[in-house]
Amino acid sequence: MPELPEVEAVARTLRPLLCGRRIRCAEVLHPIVTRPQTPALIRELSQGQCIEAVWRRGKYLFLELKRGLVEMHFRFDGQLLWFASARELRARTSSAAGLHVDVIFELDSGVLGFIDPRHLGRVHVWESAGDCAPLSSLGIDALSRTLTAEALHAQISSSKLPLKEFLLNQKKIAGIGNIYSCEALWQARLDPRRSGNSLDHKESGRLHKAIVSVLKRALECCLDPAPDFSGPQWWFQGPEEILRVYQREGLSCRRCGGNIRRIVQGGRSTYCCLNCQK
DNA sequence: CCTGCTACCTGATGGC
DNA sequence: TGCCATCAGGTAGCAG
Repeated sequence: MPELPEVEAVARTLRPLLCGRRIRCAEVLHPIVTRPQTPALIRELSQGQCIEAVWRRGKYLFLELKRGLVEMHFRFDGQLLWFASARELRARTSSAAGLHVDVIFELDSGVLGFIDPRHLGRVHVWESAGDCAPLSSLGIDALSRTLTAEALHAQISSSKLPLKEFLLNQKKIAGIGNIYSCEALWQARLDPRRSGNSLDHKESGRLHKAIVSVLKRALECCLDPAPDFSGPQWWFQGPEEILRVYQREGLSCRRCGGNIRRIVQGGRSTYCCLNCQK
């Protein structure tokens, strides 16, 4: 379920653990998460290689190898776990311990496990960043300095999409998911149903400010406490406290006291206060 | 090219 | 208690 702030926190925390390490062995236990790539391809492109950098674009996490890269996407339930050794991993993932690991990267020191009981998350390998199709289709990263108020206005004012669907579209702006799109629209006091091209400069400026502040605040929460990759329960503790509308259907708006509603847009739940979001 | 719909998966939850 | 329908913080692939 991670959006940009969660993945960014993972990238920053993982970086010192992984950079400079060599992938001694890559093992795919559930090939469904690497589809359509085969376990053999994963091994071939990653085994024996040094991890030179760890970075994020949108909600994707990348391990940059000496040659090529590993791409991970967590979708709803994917997570990473860190084990001190292969022995610890086996103990924790035995049928009794019950941890469900899909892909294992055994390093020269430590073991990284990709887990996803629902198998919607993905792990892929590429010979170069240019081969990674999802990466090249992403829009401007939501926390990139190049996403200025002007850049957002140019994009949004040329889109007929409802604001909520615009924000969820990774080809427009990358990294925002259902939670933080609801939060940003609430903070900007904008009705999620309005179309992008109906915003004037003042309104898109408010939305820009709201996006940046919501994501930065969430990132701070995600970094303190930082993920420790020790168990499947670490990922969503912090940010829940900062939510202003998400999942508050029927409760009163923290700004105007109006009734928070849940509406459906593009098949997803949108939470909003139609009294003060205009 | 864009847009809208569906498939992909499994586990948790709530109504009856 | 059991059963079934619904829902979940996302994206790719397809048809039109």
